[in-house]
Amino acid sequence: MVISARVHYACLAMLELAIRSNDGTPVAIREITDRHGVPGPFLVQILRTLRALGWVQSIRGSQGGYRLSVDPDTLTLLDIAEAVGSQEAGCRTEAHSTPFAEMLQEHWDDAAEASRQILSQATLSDLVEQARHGDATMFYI
Amino acid sequence: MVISARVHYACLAMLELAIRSNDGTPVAIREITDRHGVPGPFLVQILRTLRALGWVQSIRGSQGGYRLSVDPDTLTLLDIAEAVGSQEAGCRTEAHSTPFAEMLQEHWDDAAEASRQILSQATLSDLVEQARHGDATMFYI
DNA sequence: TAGATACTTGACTAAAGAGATCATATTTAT
DNA sequence: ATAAATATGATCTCTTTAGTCAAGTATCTA
Repeated sequence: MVISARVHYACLAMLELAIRSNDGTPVAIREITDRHGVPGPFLVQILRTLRALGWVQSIRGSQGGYRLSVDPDTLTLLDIAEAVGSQEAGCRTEAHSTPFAEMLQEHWDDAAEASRQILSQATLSDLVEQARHGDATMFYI
Repeated sequence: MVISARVHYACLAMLELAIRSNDGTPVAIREITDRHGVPGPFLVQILRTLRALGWVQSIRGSQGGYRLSVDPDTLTLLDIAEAVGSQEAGCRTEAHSTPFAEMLQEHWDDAAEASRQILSQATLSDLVEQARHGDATMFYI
């Protein structure tokens, strides 16, 4: 599980939308880029992906912006990372498939799974809650 | 923890050397590339790194090759991965350091740590043992 | 209805890293 | 001597990632 800037930005955007999903007004891209320093055009790309997934909704025109269109309880960091991240191509290699290689592969898979397990435990709601309480530590020991 | 071909090859080589550390004759690069399909010149590069770490010893000249020069009980997959892998640069990003960002970063770190934890439990000896018994499953549940 | 605001789309570029190769030099057993 | 190996440093190509740009479309507000 490699966390690229893309994934990081996507999560920031989703968090920003989640924490402001109560007030009815949509959040403009500009607000997100201003607050988090994410390059604007890049964020546009990412939001496009998120919209295709049905996780955000866009409102065009003046006073437009984006709105969360998914239950923040049901979405985890893992979901976001896997959706906008790279295709997990599995390192391109020329090697044969020997017993050694397969044995190693199992360990690589186990390690990756452990990461996924951690990320699958943090929902958007959890993070919003965590942020609201300004409590950055003491979380999922 | 991203497992590149480089890391995979390094582990294959170390395993090969470990499993043959009993017979006194060194193992030639050629033998490893033949058995595992690892590109020769690339493996040379990797073995250079491993030698610099003091984990393997090289014997030049005819009948030369490589020999393990470390206790296979003390070396884990994590050690190898961190030694020959990329510099864990942490995704290059333009973003500010906001509370959100820091919160996320903790989760990324937790996920990475979980991977490392898994890989730190498999020593070279364990893998050699596993390979000798042809037992690819049932390992560190 | 004009203008400002904001999203839409698709193509594009630059830089970094990964994977792999090569030529040449050096060492050593036989 | 010669064949068999490793040593070294440079280089190369391809893919991915990060980020950009321009032209277009929709919508609110005055």
